[in-house]
Amino acid sequence: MRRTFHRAPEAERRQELIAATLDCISELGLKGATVREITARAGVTAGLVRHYFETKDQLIAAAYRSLIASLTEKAENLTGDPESRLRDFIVINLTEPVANSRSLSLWAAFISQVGSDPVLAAVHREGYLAFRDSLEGLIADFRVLRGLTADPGICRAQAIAINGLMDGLWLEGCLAGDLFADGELIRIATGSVEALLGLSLQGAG
Amino acid sequence: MRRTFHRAPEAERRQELIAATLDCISELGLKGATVREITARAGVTAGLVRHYFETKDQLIAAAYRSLIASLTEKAENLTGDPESRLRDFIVINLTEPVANSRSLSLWAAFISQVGSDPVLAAVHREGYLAFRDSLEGLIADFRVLRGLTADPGICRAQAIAINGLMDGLWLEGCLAGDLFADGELIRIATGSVEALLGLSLQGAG
DNA sequence: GAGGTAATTATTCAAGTGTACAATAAGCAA
DNA sequence: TTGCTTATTGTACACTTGAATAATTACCTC
Repeated sequence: MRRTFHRAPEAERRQELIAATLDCISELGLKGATVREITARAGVTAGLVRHYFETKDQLIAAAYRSLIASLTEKAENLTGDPESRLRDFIVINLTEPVANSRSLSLWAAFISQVGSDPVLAAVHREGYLAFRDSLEGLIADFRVLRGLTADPGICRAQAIAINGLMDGLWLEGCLAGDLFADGELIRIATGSVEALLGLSLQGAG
Repeated sequence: MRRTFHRAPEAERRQELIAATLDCISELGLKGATVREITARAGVTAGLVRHYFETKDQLIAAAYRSLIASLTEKAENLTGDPESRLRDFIVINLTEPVANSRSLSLWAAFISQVGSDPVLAAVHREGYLAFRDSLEGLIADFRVLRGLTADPGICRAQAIAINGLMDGLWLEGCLAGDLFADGELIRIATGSVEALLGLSLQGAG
């Protein structure tokens, strides 16, 4: 007797498959994300993948797009004045759900393939540049607020430095969050961004 | 007729297998590092892996140890006064062979497994803490040289921030080195480290 | 040179891989 | 209810995987 099943709406089932894929990758790595393991976690059988994705690689690429969106959407939709946006930017990127070991595992798994997989490389660069551009705009706005020039060369250099700092602290936090006291990373990040900008962030720490 | 072969010294053949493993991982990812592909690149047949390593996983772990050593040994054997050591630290970590897309692919492939593989996790944390401790010592030395206190709390916070900054800039350089002009990352890093330390690095660009 | 040791090859095996495809049943429309 | 569409299942296939093992040959010692 064949097992009973539920017919799900297309968008919903696609999303379930993508979520199961990310679960597999974070727990078992890319090589553990087999069609059988993915579909088992999604509660369906292996054949169904081909109904929603032309190939397994396309499912993987869709999962990467989904991950990038979840890691960047909060930081790209900030509201308020430039100063509070900058403070929120720091906090969001160094606290859950952006900063945890699962995010790092996923991010690293895909990054390791970006150099050799053109499809993933395209997905990556698109998301990366958008992220850095939004940070550069944020810095320019903040400088203007404090009466400084928004000189493109300066903004670019500061965006590169602060982007690097935030990436690195995010890494440290994900890899060994237990080595830091509560709020320590955010305090260090805030002080460092102030030092790099040469400006103080009122209301911080 | 059986193919001719060369009997290599144990250390040499082990090293060849490890090198071939890293090549596979950097070009094809962890899932592309199969026993057959690795041994083909090393110029031997698949069965030989079992003669040098009890299991494939042990070969992978050995490759990870080798990678960490190649990424950190130069920065941990600096000589000279604290200031030139700090400048060398910046340059070494942002130029070849530490900073290139191959290093990043390899590093990311292993990092993605650190969360789920206890053996790799141990290898990782050992290397990471040694690296950060040496940076913290370097910062303390430099502060003393400039007549400042070597207060542990301050040194720790500055080490975390500078470690994060360097990690992040290394990442950016590896991922998209073509987006930066010659020496741009080093200039940004030097200026940022000065800002974070509140001290200037004489003789720096 | 001769003989022994063990590094290396070649072959085999069971388990797991992505994909193709026919069979089936869930849900909708009438 | 009846019939239709198609989402989903179950099975099969060709191929790859890591590992085990027997057969061979390179190299060292004497």
